[in-house]
Amino acid sequence: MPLDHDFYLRDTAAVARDLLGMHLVRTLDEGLPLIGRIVEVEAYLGIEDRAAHTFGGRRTPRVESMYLPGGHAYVYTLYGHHCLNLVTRGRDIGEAVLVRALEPVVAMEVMRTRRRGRLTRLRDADLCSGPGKLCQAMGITRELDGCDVTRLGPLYVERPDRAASHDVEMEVEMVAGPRVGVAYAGEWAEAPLRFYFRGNPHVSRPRR
DNA sequence: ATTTAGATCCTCT
DNA sequence: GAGGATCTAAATG
Repeated sequence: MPLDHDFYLRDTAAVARDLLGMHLVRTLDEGLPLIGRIVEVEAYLGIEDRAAHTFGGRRTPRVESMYLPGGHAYVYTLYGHHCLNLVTRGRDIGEAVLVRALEPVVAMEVMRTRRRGRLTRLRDADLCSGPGKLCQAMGITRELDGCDVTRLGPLYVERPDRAASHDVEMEVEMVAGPRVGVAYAGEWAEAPLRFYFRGNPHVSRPRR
């Protein structure tokens, strides 16, 4: 069952942390659902956060879905790629969590064929190790912008069963650090709003 | 109508 | 680690 609205209607950094280890499920018209385990996220804190698209209360057509209530998707395009966010808190707040990396769990070979680039040399850990890459691999486009991820639809998030959640069970260390690619955001660039599993090879940057 | 900037990716040193 | 590819929304004239 998908995580319900209550999960998302909370402090954004807390939602971000709690998303680590959850399964992102993408159902397509054909074939099995694609499933990836969330291993890296970033929190974007709305109108006060210089790095957020909603900074200063900016309200353009592109960011409109970021003002939806928690539990909706905000998908935007950047440099010809797509990026997936999960909206948090209440309607008109404008906060969200960027999903930055997944560990493939189900239908990895389908993900591989969806990825462009040098496919023959693509390692498993390169399939979903970045916000644009995971959208390529999972077939996430602007068609999914604004979609309700708390329903059993084309895209949702669920808690894995006990057997699959061994990192959390085994207390793999969860790390917080500065967000990626937001150097323009002044003091906000350094805020520890990026969360990931230490040592996980599917995270988008070299671990340490 | 044109320019700019950006929550990126890939290939090559 | 650097540089180019690539695309669009938003800002600017």
